[in-house]
Amino acid sequence: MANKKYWLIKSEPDAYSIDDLKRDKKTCWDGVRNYQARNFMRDEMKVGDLVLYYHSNAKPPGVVGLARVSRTAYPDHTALDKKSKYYDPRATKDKPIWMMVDIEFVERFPQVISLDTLKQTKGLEKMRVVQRGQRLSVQPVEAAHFQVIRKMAK
DNA sequence: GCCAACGTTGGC
DNA sequence: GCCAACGTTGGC
Repeated sequence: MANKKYWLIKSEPDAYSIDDLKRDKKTCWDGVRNYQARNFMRDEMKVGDLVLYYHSNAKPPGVVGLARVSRTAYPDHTALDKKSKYYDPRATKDKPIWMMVDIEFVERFPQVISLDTLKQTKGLEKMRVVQRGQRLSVQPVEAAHFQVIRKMAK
């Protein structure tokens, strides 16, 4: 597939871990409430794109596995659900504001590639996730960075 | 639990 | 449209 992109998505393992994804096989990536992250999902994520799964607020934080985009962006229904913690009163059916994609489980790495390891790895110095103050929960990953990490996973 | 970094909100 | 105040993220 031409122009395949690579991504990194963050999740707190207490909320939804790679093991949860493995169990469910696929999930809708709801609850993203950041415009930049939403735009990446809405405008650039394509079916088949590979996604590094990152555990934030974990011990240690790091990349724990691989997922794949299985459905392009569609409205995030949790924004319309008053009972959801992701409810956004500004969202309507016509203007849902927030979008989500579906992702499916690919693999769980045999060991976590910790943030600390990523920071120490040559070639990854420019990777977004190792930059200070980088909070985006959905971010693009350069192909070269992706390949380095994939090799490290073995 | 702390707090730096960052995004969003809202008064002006 | 500026920017201070506030809320959230996420490493430590």
